[in-house]
Amino acid sequence: MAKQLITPRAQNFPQWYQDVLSRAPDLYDESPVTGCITFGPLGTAIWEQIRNFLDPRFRQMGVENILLPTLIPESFFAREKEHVEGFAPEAAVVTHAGGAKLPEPYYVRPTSELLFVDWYGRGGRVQSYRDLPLLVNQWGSVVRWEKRPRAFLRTTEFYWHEGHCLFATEAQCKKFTLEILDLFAKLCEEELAIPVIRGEKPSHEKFAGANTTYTIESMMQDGKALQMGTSHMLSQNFLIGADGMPRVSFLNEKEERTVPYYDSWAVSSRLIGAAFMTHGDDDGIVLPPRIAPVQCCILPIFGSDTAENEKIKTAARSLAMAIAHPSKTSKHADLFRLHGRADCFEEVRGDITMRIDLRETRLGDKTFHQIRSGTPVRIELGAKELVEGCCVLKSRIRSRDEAQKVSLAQAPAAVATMLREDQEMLFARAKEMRVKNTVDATSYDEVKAALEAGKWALIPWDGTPETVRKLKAETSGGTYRCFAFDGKEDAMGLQDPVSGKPSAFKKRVYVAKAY
RNA sequence: CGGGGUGUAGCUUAGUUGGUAAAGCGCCAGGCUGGGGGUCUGGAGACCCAGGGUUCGAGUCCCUGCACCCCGACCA
Repeated sequence: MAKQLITPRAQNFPQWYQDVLSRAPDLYDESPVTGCITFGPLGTAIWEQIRNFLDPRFRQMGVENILLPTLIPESFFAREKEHVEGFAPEAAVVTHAGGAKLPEPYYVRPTSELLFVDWYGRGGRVQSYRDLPLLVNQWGSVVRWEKRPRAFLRTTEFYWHEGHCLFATEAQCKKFTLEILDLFAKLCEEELAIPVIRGEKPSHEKFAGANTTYTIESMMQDGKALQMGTSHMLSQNFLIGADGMPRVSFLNEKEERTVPYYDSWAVSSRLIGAAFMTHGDDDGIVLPPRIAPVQCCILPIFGSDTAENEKIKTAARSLAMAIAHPSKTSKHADLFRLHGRADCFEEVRGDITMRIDLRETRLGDKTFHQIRSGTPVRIELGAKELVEGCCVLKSRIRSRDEAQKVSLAQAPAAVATMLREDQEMLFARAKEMRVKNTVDATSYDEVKAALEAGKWALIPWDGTPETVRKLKAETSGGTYRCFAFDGKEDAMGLQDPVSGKPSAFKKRVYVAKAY
């Protein structure tokens, strides 16, 4: 039967990626705009999960949200040479509005440093050291006219947040910049179950305009590296104009006029694609339990006896409520019905978000629907279970032989346990993948072999741009990812295997092909 | 932006030497069913990516666009 098949990962990874995304119900659609996708209900819900994790934590760190315009006057770019070189080629520009040509074009924001700096300077917001730190963030989207879009991973318009903060001292700025990177790493590792390397970008890979870029990097299932998020030390860049005059300054405790230190940091909707590339299998996407918008779906099994079916429905509903609200302390939300074609789905949001698939189709249909959706746990509940007062639990990531039959009373605890264990299993599996596929290479042949085989290599580097170009050219796209924070400082005196010259750094650098 | 490829129903595709379209899945109605995409019957659904050309006649041949995919260069 010409079922909608998925190309196996081993056969063609990019095609597999396309396939699993398009087979996931309600995840996304192509859009009428080049390089842009529409986030469907599922894709949007995943992004909201990410946002729901980060936003309250930003707040706890003292960061407040603001909203700046989508458009930036062209002249703002003109005065930041390095910045404009970085972004002008990929900027979308608005030249007409209100039925006439604009006197000055506007850029659709590719990032908002220039608007944040403008805002800092307004209303006497920053006059004294007492006004600092100034911690703000914006949730929104940006547009970058990238040459090669991939759904979620790199789209022309993408969703993100951008935090932009000012500090009185460089030390405070650096501390905060790193704290944010830790939060990003926590999001990736604990919520998305994606292990990351925390580190510092080599200078040629850093954000144009940053003094230092800190990064978290992870390995996808094909061995390619993906930059998961960045936190930049901008220092005093952007804050001092081309004329040497500060755009923002304050009086410190010693009554000296001082320019603050600036950082910016972001993660984007790319993380959604990263989760698919990290955890997906040949059956479809796999959502880590803690980020899954629906963690468990009950699949009632109906027969031809209408009265019996009603009993099963009733049991499914009370089971969903019991699992969603395992304790009295959880907020007692009620079941609600989804609209349209999803009319046969009911959902309840509590400690665990539950869904019930009440469609009168076969179990196989319902099962595949949830497999393709990446839902972590399924519960089968039919006439047999009703008699025994039990249900059957199945995990998205375990073989079907590992189905667990549990009593209805034990189900809430069993589901919670399964979700927790699966979350850990996904993380462990991804971490093992990275560890297995990272090599300490001492010869150039080893480096080339590693990159050819889709692995990462950890090597001493002479720090020259020639070597960067050489590696890239001779390994079909090897790039310098980062110096890991926890990397051993054993590189001094060692030889760069690519150039044969001595290492310029204490630490070795990760090289890998990358998205 | 370079190199390669593909555009036919919601999806996957067939369409011979040019004669205005076919199937599977999905969808709708119903029957038998029901524990990992079951089955039977009946139905709805496509101006064959767009615009030019050649021709009595173009899904099919030619040109030009556009979109998407793959491989590069650029990037969260």
